[in-house]
Amino acid sequence: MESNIGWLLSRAALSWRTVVDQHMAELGLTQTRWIALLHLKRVGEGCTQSALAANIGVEQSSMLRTVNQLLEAGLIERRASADDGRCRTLWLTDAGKALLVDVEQLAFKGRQQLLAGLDTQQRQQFHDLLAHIIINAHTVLMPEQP
Amino acid sequence: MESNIGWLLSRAALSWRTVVDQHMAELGLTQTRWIALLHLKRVGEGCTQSALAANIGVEQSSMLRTVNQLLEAGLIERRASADDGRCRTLWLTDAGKALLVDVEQLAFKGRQQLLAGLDTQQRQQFHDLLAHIIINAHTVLMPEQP
DNA sequence: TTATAATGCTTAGCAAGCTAAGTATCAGGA
DNA sequence: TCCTGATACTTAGCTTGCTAAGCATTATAA
Repeated sequence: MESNIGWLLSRAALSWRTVVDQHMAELGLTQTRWIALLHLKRVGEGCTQSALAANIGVEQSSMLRTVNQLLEAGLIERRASADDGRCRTLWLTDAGKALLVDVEQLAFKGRQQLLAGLDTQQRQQFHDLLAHIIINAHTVLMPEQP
Repeated sequence: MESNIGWLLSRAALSWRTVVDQHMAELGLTQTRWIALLHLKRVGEGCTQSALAANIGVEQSSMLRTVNQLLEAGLIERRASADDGRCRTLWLTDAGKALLVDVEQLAFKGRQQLLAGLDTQQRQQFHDLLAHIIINAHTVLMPEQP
């Protein structure tokens, strides 16, 4: 009964996002937004919007919308780059840094709920299977390219 | 490194849909639309919109949009129900039935590409893991309910 | 040096999920 | 019988992914 794996995959992703969003709602965040915050911290403050987009794996135009939302919420700042007139660099505000502590805690909690009942080996398998699918898709969509 | 499983899940689902949509584009369909067609055939022609929505697992309002698109494309028909004045029943047109043959073939092709390199056991594991996540999410979102 | 290409950001609009609220119809109990 | 609640459909608007097209700036090549 593998004919509906694609549909299950869609529903699982949507379910996951819904659970996480429910937790993060108390912080005024959605999955997309807290993931952007977390990656900004990981990539390093002062990075450009395009670098952040590439790191997360979304298009610049998608990133821009999220960045604007975080700006509006006062969680990050955008400054012109001294080196390159095209770039705008991104920085966490104090509020953004403070919120990240709660974000990581809630993200952990949600993850534990969603992976409940799966042992370490199964979680690793799941991770590897997802990565495999993504690579396969990339191969189909971008033939003969790095 | 399980901290980004949620993100991998989102990306895998999106990648899957992108590949499938690329194949179905030549038929003028998206994943959402061909899945609706397929389920209409499975559930049985003459079913109501809400029955179809429930079977696929989306909200009625989401279903309605898809149904309207399929109506406009001439692939299905909508008729008033004789039994219940609230209901509208759905039927495949000849064009819709004919298209389903190609749909199933392309869906199979895409699935094989996306699951390439995974043996039967791994596919079964993947299926079960996805189902497990969905059940966990359901438990979190709907506590104490069937 | 100047024309062309590439890069970074932005804007606009589509897709498909959702919730919330509104209308029409049906079913059940006082 | 009639009122109330449930059900089916619809409408409107949010989210966040995408592509396409535009502008400004930088890099490259002739």
